[in-house]
Amino acid sequence: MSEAGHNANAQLKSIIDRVESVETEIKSLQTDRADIYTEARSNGFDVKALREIVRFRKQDAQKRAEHEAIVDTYKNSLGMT
Amino acid sequence: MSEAGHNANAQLKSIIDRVESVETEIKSLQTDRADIYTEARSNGFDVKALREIVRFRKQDAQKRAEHEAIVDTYKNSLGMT
Amino acid sequence: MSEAGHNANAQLKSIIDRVESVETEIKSLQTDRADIYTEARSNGFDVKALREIVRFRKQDAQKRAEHEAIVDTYKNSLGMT
Amino acid sequence: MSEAGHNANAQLKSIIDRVESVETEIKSLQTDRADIYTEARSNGFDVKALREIVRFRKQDAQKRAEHEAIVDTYKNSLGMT
DNA sequence: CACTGGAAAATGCCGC
DNA sequence: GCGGCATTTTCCAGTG
Repeated sequence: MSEAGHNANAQLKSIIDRVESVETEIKSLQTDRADIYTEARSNGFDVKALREIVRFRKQDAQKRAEHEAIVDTYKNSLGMT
Repeated sequence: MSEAGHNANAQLKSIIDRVESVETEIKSLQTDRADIYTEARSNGFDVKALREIVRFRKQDAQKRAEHEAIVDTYKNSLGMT
Repeated sequence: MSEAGHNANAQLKSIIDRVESVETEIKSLQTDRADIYTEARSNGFDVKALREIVRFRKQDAQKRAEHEAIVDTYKNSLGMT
Repeated sequence: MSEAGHNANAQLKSIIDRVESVETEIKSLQTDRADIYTEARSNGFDVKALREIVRFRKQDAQKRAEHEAIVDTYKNSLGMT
């Protein structure tokens, strides 16, 4: 194989390795998060509600208000008071 | 192969066929739903809000109230007023 | 309410109705699938293994599709369109 | 507020903090991955194809694990434990 | 009844 | 910018 071919090959291998390494770390952290929730449940917390809180806090306040406004409009249209 | 073996084999094939047939129908309906949302978007509706309405209506009122109560409790604990 | 408002209102109701109708059908089919598995179990089949077979077959089909996709990707990369 | 209430409150804060901390790390790693792909693209690689390779390798690993699982299932079905 | 694992929903991203 | 697709998250049923 040519030099160029070899280099591309080595580069490719490096890219895949780095991505897979990062993804391994991500998966590990996802497991950590799951563990936190599991521990919380065993301490009497409602995990579904906890997830909702985290989601809520993550949303930008402005966007959130706009979204709520639209949802309310739809609810009113449908008579869901 | 024995009669019993043959029958089990035929039964197995039948089960898999039926399941896959049902799953094909499910997938088709899921596509239909996606199409409805796409059409709604092109008519100026906010799809994310529509999804939330559908989710909301699906939840049992009792469960929904209990869930909201817990979320509110947590929000208060965290000073999220 | 204005004509436009009324129309939007009717459209909204229609969208929600159609989505909910489709979701009812989906749920019904999901129940059908569960019934097939239950019946299979009562005939001595291992449901977990059956599910795995269905999943494998789906993966194989998907893999074939993905193979086609990657071949196309490479063709495009090489200007072989 | 009661001691118990205070403790629950502190626990709640702790849970949310830990989850948000972990999610921050996850997001950072996801950005790292995106950067790797961006760099790869600037080196002439086809990012879509790279993603497919990573996905294939993940599927292969999973398939191997699933194969083991189904073999175990069959062994158990046959009393070969 | 908690926990894993698998199905479905939702979000986000990348192309055109 | 949006439409399609991939990833991620959420939910739920089965299992021990």
